[in-house]
Amino acid sequence: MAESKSELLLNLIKEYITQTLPSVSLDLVIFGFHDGQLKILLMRLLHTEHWCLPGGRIYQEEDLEAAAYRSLQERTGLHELFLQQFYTFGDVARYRHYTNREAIAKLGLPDWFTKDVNLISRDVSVGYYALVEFTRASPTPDLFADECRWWNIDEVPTLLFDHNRMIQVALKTLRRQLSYQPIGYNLLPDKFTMPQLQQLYETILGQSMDRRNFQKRILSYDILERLEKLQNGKAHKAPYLYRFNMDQYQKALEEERFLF
Amino acid sequence: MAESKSELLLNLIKEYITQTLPSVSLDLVIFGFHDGQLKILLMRLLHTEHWCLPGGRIYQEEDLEAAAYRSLQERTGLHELFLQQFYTFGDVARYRHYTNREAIAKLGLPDWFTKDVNLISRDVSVGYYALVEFTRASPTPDLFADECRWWNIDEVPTLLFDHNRMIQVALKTLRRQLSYQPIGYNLLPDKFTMPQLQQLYETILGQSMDRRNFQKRILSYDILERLEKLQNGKAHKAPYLYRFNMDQYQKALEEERFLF
DNA sequence: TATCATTGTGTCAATAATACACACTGGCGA
DNA sequence: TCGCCAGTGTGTATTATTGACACAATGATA
Repeated sequence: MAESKSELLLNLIKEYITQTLPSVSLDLVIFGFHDGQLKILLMRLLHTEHWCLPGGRIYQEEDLEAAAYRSLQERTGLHELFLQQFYTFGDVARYRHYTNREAIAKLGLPDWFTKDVNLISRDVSVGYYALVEFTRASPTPDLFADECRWWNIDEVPTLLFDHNRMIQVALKTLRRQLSYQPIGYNLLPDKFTMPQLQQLYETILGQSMDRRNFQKRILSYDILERLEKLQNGKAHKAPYLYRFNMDQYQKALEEERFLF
Repeated sequence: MAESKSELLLNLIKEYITQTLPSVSLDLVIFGFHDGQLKILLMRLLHTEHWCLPGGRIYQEEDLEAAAYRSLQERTGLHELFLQQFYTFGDVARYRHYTNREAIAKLGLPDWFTKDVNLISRDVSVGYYALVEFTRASPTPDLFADECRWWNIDEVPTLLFDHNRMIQVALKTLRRQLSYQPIGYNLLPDKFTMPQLQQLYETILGQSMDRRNFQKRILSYDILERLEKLQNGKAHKAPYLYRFNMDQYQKALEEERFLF
């Protein structure tokens, strides 16, 4: 019994060698927040007018998460950010259905490349989303892109591949995450006002909330420290500034007991 | 400017070709429920005493999710099951730290295999968990395993690779999922009693609940149909049987408004 | 026919979520 | 300089949700 199994095994191994497994890469949905708008970092593919999400490869000796952090830093110049894996996309059709092959052709690559090397061959992509303080990021295109810039989330054009769907899934995950974890650090400046924080929540969740109830709720979680009043020269009462108490914030992150 | 970028690009491509990307596979955490115990399907590696999670490969022309369903069916004989991707594991060290290389050596493979072919080389693994009706499943080992059977979740031994951690993450995800989606179909027989359903919830969540409140809550979601009373010959009042109303159940799954 | 294990069911208290209004500040323009 | 306006700060009453809790009914068994 064991012998015939071993033979089968060897055959399987041969098949395994000749027919390689799909390889894996990653894509980034980088969220920023500015002017009451949720924004996403997109890249314009070299020599084309086609936009897509920034991606990344994983080196042979590199942890998956490290590769995501590295790619994120390469695109934004920032590190120590909130980064979260949200889904792994592995439909064969995610290229066939979504790709614009003419766009790829326009990349100006030698013919043998697109045909043989299969830069765009089937692979599986791990999706990460990141929260980034808009004003601190410096969007930087990679070698496959001409341009890298922020887009308002409701103005995102049709993207290459399955990247529009990726954004949808990332946003859904972000919204759910918001219901059991605090979010805001990395999306806001160090010091911020309560209305700013509320606007962030409203923007992410896509609904407005009562000012008083929002404040009561957030303060009850004990993750904020109230600072001096902001002197902003605006024609109204000066709001208080707050900042996150990182000890409490971290604790809340780990406990996952933050209900919204 | 564009020229130098193209040169850089070509160099990158050469590097890309020579240094292949990590490949991807999948692992399954298959949950079953029996006798008030949550169980997991494990395999014993060929010619060893080492246990691990069932895994699977993804064919070049196969969707990731289809590969997971196929692998699940190969292990349990069942299809149309609840299957959910939960996390993708990509630490380089997940083999180095966790593997028992002697165990691999005992597989009885030719020397060149373990050295050159790198069956156990670094790869990224997509984790799926499944919910399976214990009594309907027929655990079946694959070619790499001698044995495949259920283990109580609190008796799972130290597994190969990072598979213990995978189980932890799967369980955590399952518990969270329970809080915004109904679960039970696929883990229970078609008809079941309220105490059975409650026991399932208590087992998964690891805490006991008040009988009356549990019933009130579950019934309020309108996903159950009450049937005739069970005639079981037990020395007590006969409980009602229930079954899931699949229309409502599906609706609840999609709405994700099931709060526990 | 008494006992025991198990089931079915309702009410009340506590807690959490929601709705809601008025007073204060500070710049600006009449 | 005075009223106005936009934007802020704060508390309470109402409603909905959650959690605690006890006793009667069933049906086999001794």
